Amino acid sequence: MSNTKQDTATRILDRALALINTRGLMDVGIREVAKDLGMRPGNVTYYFPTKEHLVLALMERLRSLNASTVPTGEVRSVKEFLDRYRQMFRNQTAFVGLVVNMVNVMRYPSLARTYRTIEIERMGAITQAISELVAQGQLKHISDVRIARLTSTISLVSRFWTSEASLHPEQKINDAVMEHYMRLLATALKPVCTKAGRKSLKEAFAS
Amino acid sequence: MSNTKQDTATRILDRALALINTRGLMDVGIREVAKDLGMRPGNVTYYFPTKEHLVLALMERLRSLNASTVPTGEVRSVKEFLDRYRQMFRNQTAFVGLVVNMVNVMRYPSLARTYRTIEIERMGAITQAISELVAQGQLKHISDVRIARLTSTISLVSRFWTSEASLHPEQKINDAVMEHYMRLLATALKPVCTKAGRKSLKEAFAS
DNA sequence: CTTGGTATTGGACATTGTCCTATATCAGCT
DNA sequence: AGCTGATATAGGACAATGTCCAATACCAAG
Repeated sequence: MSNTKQDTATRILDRALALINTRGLMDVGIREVAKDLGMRPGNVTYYFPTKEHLVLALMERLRSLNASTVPTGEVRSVKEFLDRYRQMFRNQTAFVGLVVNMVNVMRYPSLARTYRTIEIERMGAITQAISELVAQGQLKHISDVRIARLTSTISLVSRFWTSEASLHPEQKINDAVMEHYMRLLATALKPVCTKAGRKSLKEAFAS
Repeated sequence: MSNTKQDTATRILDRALALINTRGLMDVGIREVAKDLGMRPGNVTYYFPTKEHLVLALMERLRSLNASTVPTGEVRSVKEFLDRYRQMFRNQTAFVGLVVNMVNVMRYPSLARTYRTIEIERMGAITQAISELVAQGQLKHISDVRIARLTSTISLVSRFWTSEASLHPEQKINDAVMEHYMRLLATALKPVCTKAGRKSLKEAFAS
């Protein structure tokens, strides 16, 4: 074989993600991933010494996917803001097996450590975006307390919508479900929108 | 010993809940619970054949706690509505080890089956409460779609606030944190409140 | 004081994550 | 070509876990 280390590691991650997305993080073992790839469990641990390393690598993939697909820089309109979240939502569906289980993923010490800072930045980014939208005349001037609450709501919805959806197993996660939770974000924003903001918000849902 | 079956089963549940609340569902094993009670693991499985049975019993406890502490019947004001949720929030903190991990709890087939119906009732109860508040002149008349979205937001926040809080490990879950998430519920309600509704909402937070 | 059900022990089993040593494979050098 | 060192894979071990089962202890009723 001409498999380089990179190749095999990638194949392991691909297969592991696919299995985790269908069967769930807790029900997918190293042995199952290995078997599916026609290799021995010991070989998987050669590339990823522990399951924690594997999950960490997958989360890094999600982070990198977000970095490459979600625009950064100043947010100029409510539509832009929501479009960024729509892209993040899409990315989350590709890693749904991990994202639904965020609470357990974060129990891995290395992930908790790594994402402690990311977490703070995440909240900070939302708060900043809201400030920018206020400056742009898209949102009304509101108190810091209300900004904090809006931030918290957006954070909670955007992080746990897949978990909530997973509790209604009769409906698979698809674009319609995703749009439903996008609407919840919009609903949270709407009361603090200016007239211009409301117009932009409407455009975010013009199919 | 004069331990009856009921006694020992209760002691097992008490200990298991305490351990799960501090160390998390996935990190607490039958052996640990048994050891803490000075008995053998096999004896725990005598009362609860599988971990699933144990978790099922604990969830039944939570359900029963809610049944005995959260008023039922028609909701007459926004304050009443929020007070019910405040009580549910309190109850959730007593079972936080399970509630933060709802996604995994529901992976147990028997729990998924049992709570499928409870889940539907839960959503239905929120929707009905909103209708009642509209009838009471506490909330504005809003479309079914908006009712559905409000229901979804309330459901999501009230189910996953502990999970969100657990991702900020620097702050332990306490009354202040609980009130923060209560405020998120209130913020979701406020835009659809009538004048009377807003007054009642304010009373819900008068310490 | 026997008896029958309840409670508890002690140990087995399969499965899991992890680890370690031996072997295979292959690229680069002479 | 043949050696060599690093990389890759196999094979099997280990401890811990959930689960199960047979043997024993206990205890209340007859």
